[in-house]
This record gives sequence, C-alpha cells and structure tokens, in this order.
Amino acid sequence: MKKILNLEKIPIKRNFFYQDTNKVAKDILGKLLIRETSQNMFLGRIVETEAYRGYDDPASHAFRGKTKRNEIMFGKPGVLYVYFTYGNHYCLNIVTEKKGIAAAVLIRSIEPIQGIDKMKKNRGTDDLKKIANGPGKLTKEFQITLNEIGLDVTKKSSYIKIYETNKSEEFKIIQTTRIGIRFAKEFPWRFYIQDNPYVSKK
DNA sequence: ACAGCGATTGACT
DNA sequence: GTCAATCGCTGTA
Repeated sequence: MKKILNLEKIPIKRNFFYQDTNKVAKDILGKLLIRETSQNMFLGRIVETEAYRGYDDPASHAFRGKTKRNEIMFGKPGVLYVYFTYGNHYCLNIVTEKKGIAAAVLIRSIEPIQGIDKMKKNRGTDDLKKIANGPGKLTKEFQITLNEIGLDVTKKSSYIKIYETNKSEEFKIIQTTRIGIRFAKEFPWRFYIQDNPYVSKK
C-alpha cells in the first residue's frame, strides 16, 4: 500500500539564482530536487545548504580564480557544478549570481520523498534518515557524478530540476557556520531547517 | 613532474 | 571521540 503523493510542483525561474548566494542558499530550503528519467524518479526536499562565493570567500574553490574544475561557477546561474573530493565522493552545487561572478550553493541534505526503494538500493541502507543527510550521500542516492555538470535546473528538458511547492509545511531556518572547511570557518553561511531529522549536523 | 590535501564518509575505540 | 580510504585538482618548480 503506497501513499499517494500529491505535491504541487511549480517550476523555478532562473531569476531566483541571480540573487546573492546567501539568499539563494536560504530561500532554496524547502524546495524540491527531482531527478526524472525514463528509468527512475527521485524526489526530495532540500533541508540543508551552504553558500560559497569566489570573490570574497577563502573557502570557495573559485577564490583563487578560474581553473578547469571551477570554471562553471563563473557561468550561468541555475546550472549544476559537481566536484569529486576525498577520492570518493561527489558534491552537488547550483551556480548562483550573474555570469562572470563565481558563486554556488552546495546542497548538503535532502529529505527523501519519492523513489525511496531505489534510493535505499543506491545507498545500501534501509535507514531513511541516512540516505541523503550529507553532500556525498545525496549524490550517491541521486546517482549524480561529473556527468551532470552543466545541467540547467530551470530548463524543462533537464532531467534534474528544482521545483517550488506550496505544500511545504512552515519551518524555521537556522543559520550557522559551514562544515569541513579550513578557511573562513567563522562565516555563518550554512542554512538548515530547524528540527528536521534529515539534516547532517546540528 | 610531483607533493599535498580536500565543501566526506564509515568504521572503529 | 579518532582515523584511514582514495584520487584528481592545484600550486610550485
């Protein structure tokens, strides 16, 4: 017996990603991340993010200027920036701010909503709370690798998209410091939904 | 060419 | 709480 899900999905406009990266990181909480192909459908609610800005943020990959890896951060807002780290994990970001300005929002945690059986398989666990409560976990669950770099989440034809929904419950947002960085540890550029059980860390 | 290390995770004490 | 895994990117030469 499966519960019928009837979330309203409202396409997001590119304008949203032109804004300041911290505003995008905050306002994207509660929105829906979806991967939809003929094979699979994964749907989750974004519950934890971090902002990274190349121009004033020593923790950003783009702080020292453009390189082959980070050049997509300088490009069009609303497209995916994915990087590989620690020899093991991929991390998913969405580019923000206008072209020429390097900035992106790291999606750290997702609350699984739909496609959960396959999500569990991808992650090798039945524990719902551990499926996507971390940046490396959610990319494994959503099967996101470097192949997804440059996908435009505002485009209809894209198989990874962001939707707004008016069915989201009310929530409070906590703003705090980012995780796992060496520089700019004191910048309060991490955001998460208060008391949400799918957030990676309090 | 090469040394150092990372926007992490999972296993272990 | 601690720590190893693992490899591509980056800065320096």
